[in-house]
Amino acid sequence: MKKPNARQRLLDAAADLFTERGYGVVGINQIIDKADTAKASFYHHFPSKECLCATWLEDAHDRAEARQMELLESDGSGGEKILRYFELLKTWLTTKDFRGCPYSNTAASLDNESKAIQEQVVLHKNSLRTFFIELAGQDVAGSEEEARKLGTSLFLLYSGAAIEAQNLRSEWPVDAAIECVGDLLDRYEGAAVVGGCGP
Amino acid sequence: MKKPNARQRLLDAAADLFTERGYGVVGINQIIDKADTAKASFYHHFPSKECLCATWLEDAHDRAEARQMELLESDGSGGEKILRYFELLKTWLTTKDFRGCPYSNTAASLDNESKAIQEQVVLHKNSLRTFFIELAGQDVAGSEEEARKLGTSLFLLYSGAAIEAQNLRSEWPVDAAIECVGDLLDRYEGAAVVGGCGP
Amino acid sequence: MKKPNARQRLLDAAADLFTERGYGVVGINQIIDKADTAKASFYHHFPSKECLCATWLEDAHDRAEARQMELLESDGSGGEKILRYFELLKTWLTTKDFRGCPYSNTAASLDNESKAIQEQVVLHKNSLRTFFIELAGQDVAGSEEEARKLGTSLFLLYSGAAIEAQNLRSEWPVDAAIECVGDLLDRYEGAAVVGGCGP
Amino acid sequence: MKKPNARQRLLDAAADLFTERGYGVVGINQIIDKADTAKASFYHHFPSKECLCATWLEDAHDRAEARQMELLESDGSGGEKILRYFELLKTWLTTKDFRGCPYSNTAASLDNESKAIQEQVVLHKNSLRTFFIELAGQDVAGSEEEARKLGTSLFLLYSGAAIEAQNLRSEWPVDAAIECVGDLLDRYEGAAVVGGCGP
DNA sequence: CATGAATGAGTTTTCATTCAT
DNA sequence: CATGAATGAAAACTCATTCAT
Repeated sequence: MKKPNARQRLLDAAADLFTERGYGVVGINQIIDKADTAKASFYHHFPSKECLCATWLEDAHDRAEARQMELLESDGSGGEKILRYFELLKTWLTTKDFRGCPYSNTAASLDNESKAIQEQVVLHKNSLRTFFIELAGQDVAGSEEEARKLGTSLFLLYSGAAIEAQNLRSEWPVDAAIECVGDLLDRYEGAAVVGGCGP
Repeated sequence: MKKPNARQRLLDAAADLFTERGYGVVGINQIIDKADTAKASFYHHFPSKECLCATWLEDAHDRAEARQMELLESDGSGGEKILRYFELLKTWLTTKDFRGCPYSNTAASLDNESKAIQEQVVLHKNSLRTFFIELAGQDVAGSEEEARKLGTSLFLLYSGAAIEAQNLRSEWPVDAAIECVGDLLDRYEGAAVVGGCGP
Repeated sequence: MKKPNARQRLLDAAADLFTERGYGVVGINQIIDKADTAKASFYHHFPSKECLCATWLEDAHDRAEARQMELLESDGSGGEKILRYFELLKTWLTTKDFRGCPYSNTAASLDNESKAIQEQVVLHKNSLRTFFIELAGQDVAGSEEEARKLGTSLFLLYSGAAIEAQNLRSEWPVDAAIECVGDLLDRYEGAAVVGGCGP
Repeated sequence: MKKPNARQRLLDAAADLFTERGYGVVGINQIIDKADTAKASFYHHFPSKECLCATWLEDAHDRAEARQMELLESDGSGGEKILRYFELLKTWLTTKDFRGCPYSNTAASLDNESKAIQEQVVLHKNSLRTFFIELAGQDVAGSEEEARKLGTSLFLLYSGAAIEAQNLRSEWPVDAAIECVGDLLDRYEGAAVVGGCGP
C-alpha cells in the first residue's frame, strides 16, 4: 500500500529528531525509519540531508513568524507581551528536554560550510530581533532608536537564556532573563513616559 | 620514528579543531593527522574521543579561570573590567572565525548522553556566572543580592552575544551587549551610589 | 558498478572462510573481499558479523538436516547407515583441511556472549543427537531406552572423532571411532536379537 | 616497588583468561592488566602472544601428566580409575563455566598456522590417549591390542563429552559418556576374564 | 629486570548518497 | 512517486608489537 505525504512525514520526523537530538547526531536512516519512508523517497523529495535541514528551518521559521505576528497583534501592553514570549521559552524547554534554539544548535553543530542552512539561521535570527524591536516599540520605548536598543537587548537575553538553559538543563536562566527584562523595561518605560509627556 | 609528547600535541590539535570546526564534525583522524600521531597513541592517552573532549574543556576552563582571576585582581573599577571582558570576546570571535563559546557549541553538538562533557559544561558555566557576579560586586552593585542579579544578567548577555555573533558571523551582537551592559551599569551604579552615600 | 545477490555471495564467502579458518580469525574485510562486495552492502543485509555467523549456521543446519533425513530414509540397515555417516565425516575432514565441526569450532572461538550463535549451536547439536538416536532405533537397539543410550554414545564418539581429527590433523580418530561403533553395535544388536527373538 | 615473578604472574593470568575466555578473544592488554605487569615485561619474558600460549599449554600438560601419573599409581581397579577421571571432567566443567578442553578450544580458535601451539596440542592429545590406554590395560583389557582399542575409545568419548558439555553448557554429555564407558568396560572386562583365565 | 609511551595495520560499524527497477 | 539493494569513504576503536630509558 502506498502512503501519501511522504515529504511531509519526512519533514515532521526531521523536525522532531533534529530539535531533540541535533542535526549532526541524527542520520537519515533514523529519519526515514521514523517517517516510515523508503530511502530513495527521501532523495526524491530532498537533494540532501543538508537541504532537508534547511527546509525544516524554513518551515519552522514561517510558523515562528506566524506566532510572533499573532502575539504582536494580541491585546495587552508591549511589556506584557515580552514577558509572555519569555514564558513561552520555558514551556518549549520543558517540552523539548531542555534543547534550546534549533537554529543556534544546528549552527553550532555545523562546519560553517553549509550555506543553505546558515542562510536560514541568519534569516530567522534577524527576524527574531526585528520582532523584539517591534515589541519594544509597542508603548515601551520612547523612540525608534530606543526601541532598537531595547529590542536588541531582549533578543540577546532571549538567546542567552535559551543556550544556558540548555547547557545547565534548568529553567532558571529564563527566569533570570525575565528579571533582567523587568529592569530594562523599568528603565525604558520610564524614558517612554518622560519622553512622551514632557511640558 | 617516535616522537614524545603525543598527549600534549593531541590536546593542542583537539583544542584548535574542536573550537574552530566543532566536536561532532571533527574526527579523530583529523586530530591525529594534525597532531602527527598514530591512532593507537591517541587511545593510549585517552580512552575515547569523548574523554579527550572533556579533558580539553577541563584544561580550557583552568586557563579561563586564571584569566578571570587576573582580571578580577587587576586595577580599575568593576564596570571597566566588565567592559574589558566583553571586549575580549570580540577579539576571540575575530580570531576564531566567529566560533563562539566552545562549551555551548560542544553541548549543542551532543546527544545529551555524554556525562563527562556535560559535567565540564556545567562546571564552566557556573564558574563564569560566579565570575560576573564577583565583577558586579566590585564597586558596582549596592548589595550582594543586586550583584547576583546584575552578574547573572551579564552572564546571559555574554552568552547571548557569543552565540548570536556566531550565528550572524558578525561582531555587532557583542557591541549591542556592551550597550546593554552600559544601561544596566547605569541602573545598578546609580543604586550603588544612592545606597552608598545617603545622608 | 553494481552486482546483485550480494547477500548470497556474502553467505557463501562466510561459509567457506568460517569453516576453513574460524570465526574469530576471519574479519569482515576478508569476507567482503571474497564476496566482492562493498562493506556497507554487508551491513545492509546483516546487522553484525555475529548475526551473519548465526545465519550461516542456521542455513548449514538446514542442509545438514536434509542430508540426515535422506540417509534415514535410504536403504540399508541402521548399522550400515551409522557407519556411512562416520565415513562422511572423513570425506568432510579431508575436504576441509581437517577442520572439524563448524559448530563446535565457532563455539570454542567465542566469549560465551553471543546468544544468537550459541542458540544455533545448541539447536544443531540436539538435532544431531536426535538423528543418531533415530538411526540407533532402526533395527539396532532393542528398546527406545537402548536407542537413546546408543544414539547418545554415537553422538559423543562422532564429536570426539571430529575434534581429535582436527587437533591431530589425521583421519585415524574417525577410524578409531568407527571401530568403537562396531563394538557398540555388536553389543546392542546382540541385545536387540536377544531381546527380539528369545524363546 | 618491584614485584618478582613477573613471568609466573603472566603465565597464571594467561592460564585463567585463555581457559575461561579463549585464546583469540583475550588480548595481551588484558593479560598484563591481570598480571599487573608492564607491557615490555611481557615481551621480555615471551617473544609473542603465541609463544606465551604455547608455554601455558606446555606447563598445563606437565601438570596434567603429573595428575595422570598419580591416578595411574593410585589404588583401585582400572575401571574405577577411568570413571574417576571422567568425574574429574565434571568438576572441571562446573568450575570453568563449561569451558571444555583448553587444547581443543585453542586449536579451534586458530588458523592452523601456529606451529608452536599445534605442537603442544598434538603432544597433549597423544599423551592423553596413551594415558587412557594404560588405564585400559590395568586389569581391564585382555591384550595390548584390546587396551589400545578400549583406551582410544575412552579418549574419544572423553573429548566428545568435553566439547559437547561446552556446546550445550550442561553436564549431561559427561554422564552419558560415563554410561557408555560402562558398556565398553563390560565388554572388555568380560573379554579380559575370558582372555585371562581360559583353560 | 622493569617500564610505559609510541606505533602501523587491523578491527567492526555507520555515514550520506546513487542505482536499476 | 515509490522502492530497497548496493556503494565508497570515513567513523571510532583495538590489535600485537617495539622503542628509548
